[in-house]
Amino acid sequence: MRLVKSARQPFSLPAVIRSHGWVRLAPFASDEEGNVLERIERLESGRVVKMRVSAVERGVAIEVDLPLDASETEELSCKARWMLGLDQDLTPFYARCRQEPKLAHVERTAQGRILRSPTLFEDTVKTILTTNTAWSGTIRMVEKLVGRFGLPRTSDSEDRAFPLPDQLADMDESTLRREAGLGYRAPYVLQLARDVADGSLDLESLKGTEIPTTELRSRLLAIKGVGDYAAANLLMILGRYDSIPVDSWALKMVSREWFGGEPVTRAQVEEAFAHWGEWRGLAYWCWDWFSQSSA
DNA sequence: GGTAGACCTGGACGC
DNA sequence: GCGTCCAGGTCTACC
Repeated sequence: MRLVKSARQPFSLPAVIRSHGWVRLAPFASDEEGNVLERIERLESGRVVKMRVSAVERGVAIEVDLPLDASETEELSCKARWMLGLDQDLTPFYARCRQEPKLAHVERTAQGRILRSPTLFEDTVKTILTTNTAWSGTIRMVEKLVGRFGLPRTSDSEDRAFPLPDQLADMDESTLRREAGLGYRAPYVLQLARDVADGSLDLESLKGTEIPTTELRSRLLAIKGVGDYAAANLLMILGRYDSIPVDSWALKMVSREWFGGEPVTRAQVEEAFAHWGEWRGLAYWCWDWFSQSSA
């Protein structure tokens, strides 16, 4: 089965796929060139499908390995629109980028969209698993989490979807520590899964909310395991770009760019992009750290 | 509000 | 092969 979806222009599927490392986290996958996105997805009907997204003129084509009924088709379309940000309008950001040599490439290459998981639950779990570990550790933890607890596509398939909150909520902490290698993060993921599963935390409602960013940030920070960096990362995913996910890499890049390699603080990273206002997180995200031209 | 130490794992390094 | 050290954010206790 094949669906075709249009995207607000400018749009580049490879730019979304390469927007950050999410594509390397199961159940996402891509081809070597980063031009095609694959994902194992569990639908509300209970069926698990393999989707393959490729670029077509002014949008994307989504191929699914099974025929879908009308509601499944609608569900998959909605998920694809969210994951790829097909409706996102970055016109004001692009207008500002034209004035900044270090961001001159952004509009031409249609950068700015960030690959997202279909649910904020999945993105929150993955964000927690990026903290206090090397990227290779994040990949390993997510692989184990999906490989051990995800729903298989078929009974004899190794392809698995991301575990649902209620699946993880039924686990015990020591199983998550041991079998998924989550270490001290296991109680955070478990509590998150249980709160989402029992309805006390409605993460999905945050996707379209119009509450102020400061309030949204407070709600994210109330999740155990989510600190300043993780909250800023999730705000970016939610399309709120007025904070910067400051990690060790950000400190290093800003130090090199403006402080001659001297150690910098989190506040100095924020300050370096303060004039970008509501776009500061995206300006940081898309910044060309490696060209010689001065900002 | 700021700071120190603990948390857990894998990789790098020295022996 | 083994032991030690370090990097990576967040939480908690304490000042």
